[in-house]
Formats: sequence, structure tokens, C-alpha cells
Amino acid sequence: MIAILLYLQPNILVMKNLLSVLKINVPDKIFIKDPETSELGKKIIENSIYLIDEVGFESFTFKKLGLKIGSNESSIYRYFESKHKLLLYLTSWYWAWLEYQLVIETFSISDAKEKLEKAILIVTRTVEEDTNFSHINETILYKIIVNESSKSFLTKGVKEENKSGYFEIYKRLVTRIEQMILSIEPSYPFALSLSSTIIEGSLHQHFLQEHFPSITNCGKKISPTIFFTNLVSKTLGFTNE
Amino acid sequence: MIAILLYLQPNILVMKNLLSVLKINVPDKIFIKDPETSELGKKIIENSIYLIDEVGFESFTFKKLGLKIGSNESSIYRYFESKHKLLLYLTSWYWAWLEYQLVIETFSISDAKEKLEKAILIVTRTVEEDTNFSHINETILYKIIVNESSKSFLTKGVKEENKSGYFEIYKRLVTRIEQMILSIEPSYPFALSLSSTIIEGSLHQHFLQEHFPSITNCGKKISPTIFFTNLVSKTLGFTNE
DNA sequence: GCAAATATAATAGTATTGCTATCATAACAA
DNA sequence: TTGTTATGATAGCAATACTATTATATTTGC
Repeated sequence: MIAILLYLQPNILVMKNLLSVLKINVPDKIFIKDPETSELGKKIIENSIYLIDEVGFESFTFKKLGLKIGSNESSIYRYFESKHKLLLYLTSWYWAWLEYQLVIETFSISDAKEKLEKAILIVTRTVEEDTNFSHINETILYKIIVNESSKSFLTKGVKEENKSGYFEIYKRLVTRIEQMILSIEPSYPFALSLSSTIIEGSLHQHFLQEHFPSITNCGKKISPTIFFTNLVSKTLGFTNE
Repeated sequence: MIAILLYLQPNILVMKNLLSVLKINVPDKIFIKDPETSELGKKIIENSIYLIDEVGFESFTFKKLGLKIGSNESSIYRYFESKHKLLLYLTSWYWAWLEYQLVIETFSISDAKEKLEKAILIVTRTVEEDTNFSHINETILYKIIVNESSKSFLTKGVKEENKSGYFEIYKRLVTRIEQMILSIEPSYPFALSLSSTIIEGSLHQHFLQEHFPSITNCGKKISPTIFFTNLVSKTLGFTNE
């Protein structure tokens, strides 16, 4: 795979091609039956994204989803044991998708600072264009990540679910950016915290921009990318002009 | 009140005295009947904190709470129209309580940097000692803030609830710290985003410390306070030695 | 092409949730 | 003492979050 990546130009078309071959892998304990293996499964994923966006995760039910896709509640339960597991699936898929972008788009960058800046761009930018290579609408999924993803870990069951490996992809993403930080400033003692702050903090700034504009500078002129790029460059002591 | 504060030493004893006179004010549209005005009301607040901590917000119900306090479900509905409103009450109370501490403990500090550092300490530190001046156990409430407070705004109803003023205290806290940042560096263009990142980011680091220690540097030796103090001093270009 | 396996659909049922409504009683105040 | 207010007890209801069973398609292997 590394060999292939070296020859690829990182753009959406390439993503599309690459991902038509490579499958986004979600920890398989999250589902009962892999939704990627059937038409119904794909319809479940595709439309759960639309429905959660429409009504919010609290009001989302398998019954309503069944109605939307002309299928039965009980059939959906054959894929996911609960709506919480479905949310875990969607968030895992998103982080895996981001990780692919991170790897592809930073792979050929040799300059450590440039590499980190690119990484910050990737994890903080708004997903606006749907790459359209699959049944998953990434633009809408991104809205769900901003509004609902915290609920995937803010539960009484986190500890156990963490042990089951449900958050591995997310954690690997954090450590990837940690490594980029350390390659610039090996003695910086808070690389993990800075990395996790960039990722969660960016989602939070996107949320504020939408719902609490009075407590963020992010808006039309300033993006979370600009804010976090500045924050990181100042913190690690390099200029980004 | 300002006159009084000038003569006070900021410590827990003073807090206790001050708050026995001053009432923490929560936006009054949040409740149907003010729980501070009756014994039952106070029992509801006191024990909702314990129960939410025990079972998590999702499994928390008014029926269970009624059972715990030897009262009736229907009586609790006379105070709060839903458990969501109760969560809003608890989070608002917490932010108001923090704001008091912020005002009291930074009031007499004239040096801008010292003032900001004190403010960061106040909003990022773990609430470990219960001041015990009321029926509210702040230590347990703090755990709820870390684990559940995001759910108070990550809902389909945020926009409306924001219009109703339910988040005023929280927003005012963010702008207070924004002002402290600007008094050090008036040209820094991201003061609001930095402030909101400190507050939410600190809760997130506390959460990670507890549940995902592999993606944070915070733990026994490093606290969120140390991380954010360093982050802010580097970002604003002053040293904190 | 047919049987067997598998996937999906339809229906029913259950305990719990998130309430609302009504009526009774207790406490307290005018 | 009478009225007002607070609380308690009970009932009821539609929706949620499932589980279980049975029926009917669809696919697959031989």
C-alpha cells in the first residue's frame, strides 16, 4: 500500500479510487452483521445518517429508520444491537476515513512543520464536499460528528467499550498527530493532550460557530483551522508565515 | 457587593460565608418551581446529583429519584418539566458557582498575567473539596459536569434554549476569561475561541485522564491546569516561570 | 432445478420511559 | 375555620427499546 501511495496525488478523485478498493474498517464487535455486506446494510447506514441529522440522536429510533427505508425494525436489529452501537459504527467509520486522508495527504511531506500543518488542516476543516464514492454522505456525517459524536463515549459503558477496542481508530488518530508534534519538538511534554485538544476542540469550535457564535471567534473570516494552526505554532515556537 | 469583596480573603471559609448570604442564581425559566424554596426541592437537587453520578444521565429517571428520596414522581414534575431541564439546572448552577469563585479569587489581582493564570487555575482544577455550605456536593457535581454537561447543549433544542437564556452564565464565564486574555494581548484575534477551548478542553482532559489515559498527558504528574497554563502562556507570548 | 441455508418481513409481546391527569390528603396561612 | 398551597397516590397513555416467533423470500450449493 505504501508503494501505491507514493505515486498518488492527494485529491478527491484519488480518494475515490483508492477507497473503491480499500474498505474502511470498523472494529467488528460493533456490529452483529457487517452492514457493508448487503444492500439492506448499506441502506441502514446511508439513511441512519440522514435520519439522525434530521431528528437528532435522542429521537432517532430503529422503527423510524425502518419506515424510512421501507424495511422492518426487526431486520435492523440483525445488524446492530442498539442505536448506540450504530452511533459507534458511524463515528468509527468517520475517524477511519479521516485517518486515511491524514495518511495519504501527509505521506509525501518531508518537512515536519509543513506535515503537522497539513494534519491540522485535515482534522479541523469542515467536510463540505461529499466525495460520493459510496453510500455514505460525508458532509452530513460530519454534521453528526459535530453534534452527536461525544455521546458515543459519554456513557456509563465507556470503560468496557474501550476494553473491547471500540475507540482504537480514534486513539490511533490522536497518537499520529502526537508523533508529528514530537518530531518538531521532542521535548514538548504535552503532545498527547495538545493532539486530543486539537481534534475535540475543533469539533467544539464548529459547534459554537453554529449555535453559540458569541463565544467563538470562528465564523466567516476565521476558521477553526486558522485558530488551531496559530495555537499550535505559537505553542511549539515556530511561525506559520 | 464589590465593596464587600475587597475586604475578603479568597478561601473556602469565605466562600462558605459569602454563599450563605448570596444565592446562586439560575435562569428561572429552567424550573417550574424554584427548588431552593422548599425542603423537597433541595432534596431533589441534592439526590439527583448522587443518582446521576451512580447510574448515568441516560438511565436516570424521576421515578428512580422519587424512590431514592421517598417522594413521588409526580411531585418532582412540579419542579422540573423534564430530566433535561434538571440537567440544565445543575450545569447552570455549577457555572454560576465557578463564576463566583472566579470573581472573588481574581478580583484583587492587579497584574494581568497573574490574574489570567489564576482564572485558568480556577476553571481547570479538579473540584476535590466539598465546601459543604449547602445541600449540593460540588465534588460529585463536578463529576457530572465532566461526564454529562455536554449533553445539556448537544440537543436539537439548543437554538431555542439559547434564545431563552439558558446558557447565559456559561457564556458570561467565557467572555470574562476572554477579557483577561485581551487585557494581556489586545491584538490577539482568537480570545473567545481560546477561552472556550480552555473551559471545554479542560473538562475533556479530565475525562480522558479517567477513561482514555493513553491519549492525554494529564495524570498524576501533569494536570489540565499545567497543560493549559503552558498553552496559554506560549500562545500569548509570556513565560510562566 | 431443487433442497437447504440464509436473509428479511410481519406480527406480537414486554418492561420501561416520559410523561399527563385526577383526586385525596396534609400543612400552613389568612 | 376556611381556603390555599404542597405533596402523595393512583391511573393511564403513547412511545421506546427491545426479544421472540413464525412466515416468506432469496441465495447458494450440489
